[in-house]
Amino acid sequence: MSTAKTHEILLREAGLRVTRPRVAVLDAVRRHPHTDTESIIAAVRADLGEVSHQAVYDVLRALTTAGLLRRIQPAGTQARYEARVGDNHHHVICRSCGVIADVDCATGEAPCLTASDDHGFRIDEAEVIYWGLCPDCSKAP
Amino acid sequence: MSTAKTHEILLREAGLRVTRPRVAVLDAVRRHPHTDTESIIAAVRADLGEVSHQAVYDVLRALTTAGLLRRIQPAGTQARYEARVGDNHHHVICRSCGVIADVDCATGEAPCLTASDDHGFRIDEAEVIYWGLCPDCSKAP
DNA sequence: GGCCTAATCTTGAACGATTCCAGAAAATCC
DNA sequence: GGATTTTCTGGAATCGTTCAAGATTAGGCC
Repeated sequence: MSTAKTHEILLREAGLRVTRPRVAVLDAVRRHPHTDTESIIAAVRADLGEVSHQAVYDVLRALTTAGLLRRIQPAGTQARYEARVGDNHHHVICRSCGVIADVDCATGEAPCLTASDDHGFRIDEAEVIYWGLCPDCSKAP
Repeated sequence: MSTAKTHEILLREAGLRVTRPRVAVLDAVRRHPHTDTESIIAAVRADLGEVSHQAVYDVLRALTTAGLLRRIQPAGTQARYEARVGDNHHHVICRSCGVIADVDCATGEAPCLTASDDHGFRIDEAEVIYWGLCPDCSKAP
């Protein structure tokens, strides 16, 4: 089955209409994890020709709301998206060059959801970001 | 000793010049943890009269760089600042109203710095954000 | 106390990611 | 195939933050 078909099925299962921009965005994010909106727009345009930036913003929001994409936005950076959802993994980010890598959750199964003192909050997600230097940047400062 | 004196000493120890805007910003953040820049500007102006927003932005950056303040910027929100630094505590944030509460680090002393697989990164900070609903908002949705 | 120099503040404009709006186009249901 | 509702286009607007140039001030020294 072609990946386009796979994406179409994913969209339908999420109750979303299937449009060319949506398939293209889904494809772009799956092929380039942790990319920012601008790069996604470029990838979609390379695929389909002219597409408005607004369409891409709308699609990204729709797919994120539907749970097909996850939006991550580390402090001081623009929004980035990834297609790996539902496993509550975390991220390491290089302070110097900004690369992002995935990190599996350290605490086993349904993990980090317990704070030492939750202040009465009903917590539904624990987001962990490890900050540091990637191998390349820590070699050449 | 007056708190103004305390702030002056903190600034000097950090190698920073003591100016009225700086003392006022430090005071505002210590009295209102997790406040955004706009509120800090308002607090400083209530204290000193007219102060340019640019001065506050500069001061916040200087104090953050010097380690007197910590900047936090949860996904999709503007920057916020707190004066509790150096203990690597974390935050719970309400998805509905945006309140932020402090959470001590769950893992004891020098804690969360170990990722399950660090991909060769030299990690210096682990930032944890618990997302959920605060007591008030989970009562009245 | 007064002077010098670098750091800091004022003023006003610029920037960039994101959102808002109104109308045109197209996907799904019947 | 047509109606209906969602989605996309095009363009302008918003808002937190930053840039730039000149005026002011803090801190060290005589």
